[in-house]
Amino acid sequence: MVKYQNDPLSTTFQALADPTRRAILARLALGEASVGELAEPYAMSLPAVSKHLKVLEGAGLLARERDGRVHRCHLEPQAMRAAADWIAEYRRFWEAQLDQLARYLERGPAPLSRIKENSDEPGEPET
Amino acid sequence: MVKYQNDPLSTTFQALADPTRRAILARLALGEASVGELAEPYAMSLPAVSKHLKVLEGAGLLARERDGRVHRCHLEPQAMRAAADWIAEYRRFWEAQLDQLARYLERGPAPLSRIKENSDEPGEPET
DNA sequence: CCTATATTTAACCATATGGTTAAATATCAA
DNA sequence: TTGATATTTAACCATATGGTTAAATATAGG
Repeated sequence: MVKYQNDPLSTTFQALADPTRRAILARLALGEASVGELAEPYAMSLPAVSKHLKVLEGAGLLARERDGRVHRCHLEPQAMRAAADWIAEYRRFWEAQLDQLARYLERGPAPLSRIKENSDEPGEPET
Repeated sequence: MVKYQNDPLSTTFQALADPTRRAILARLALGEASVGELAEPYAMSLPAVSKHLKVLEGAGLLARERDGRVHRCHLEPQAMRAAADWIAEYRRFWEAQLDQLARYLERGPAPLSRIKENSDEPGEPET
């Protein structure tokens, strides 16, 4: 019954599944920042942000160098690439389905239902 | 204090943050399948899989058509694209950092430490 | 109508998550 | 040393998550 969420990809996606954390990553894409700087835009407490940072760090998305008492955080690209790669692996499949959808919207419902030639279905706008 | 995890992107990443669910998506990339067929490879109970499917459905990654008593599930590409797009948006940033890393590994630690010319660091294999 | 099959719902449980406040730790600077 | 600043740790809380088993629902087919 015990949950054991250990594989790196799960951990990475989990880390990305929070808007605050994604915003932090977005901020970090502009350049490194201290914990305080990262926390500043948010209503939540510093410890809350600290936890978010630990999650990102645990997922390998972020690393830090301590410079005296200030921790400078920066993006760590590898984990993000792993996530991107997973999605990319299935890209052709869902891409194909998007194409089908596009064709559907373009030509109207399914060739097969076309057999009955004069269907009373409402016409699609010809975008 | 109430958690309210509502934005679609968070929901999608959350859905991807589980190996069983990712495996289900992978299976579905090969073609549509019934709930029973999807559940078959796993040790867990049918209700557990049913819940996973509901999560994927809620994230917009999967849709189903009921065909009598059997629910045929298929990939729903749009949400996946949204996730891919989010990652892609930052691609150039972490790509840049990967380049830095690559250069680092290729040329040995930092130009600045190069000043001392004959370092005793072990040489990198010349891949 | 009866029964088997496909799937979901309900109730429950343990652990994880995301937040809080208060206290601890470490460093800077006077 | 003393105090301010940067950050984490600890303890706590409510809700979410991922699983279970047992029961409910819906359809298929003799």
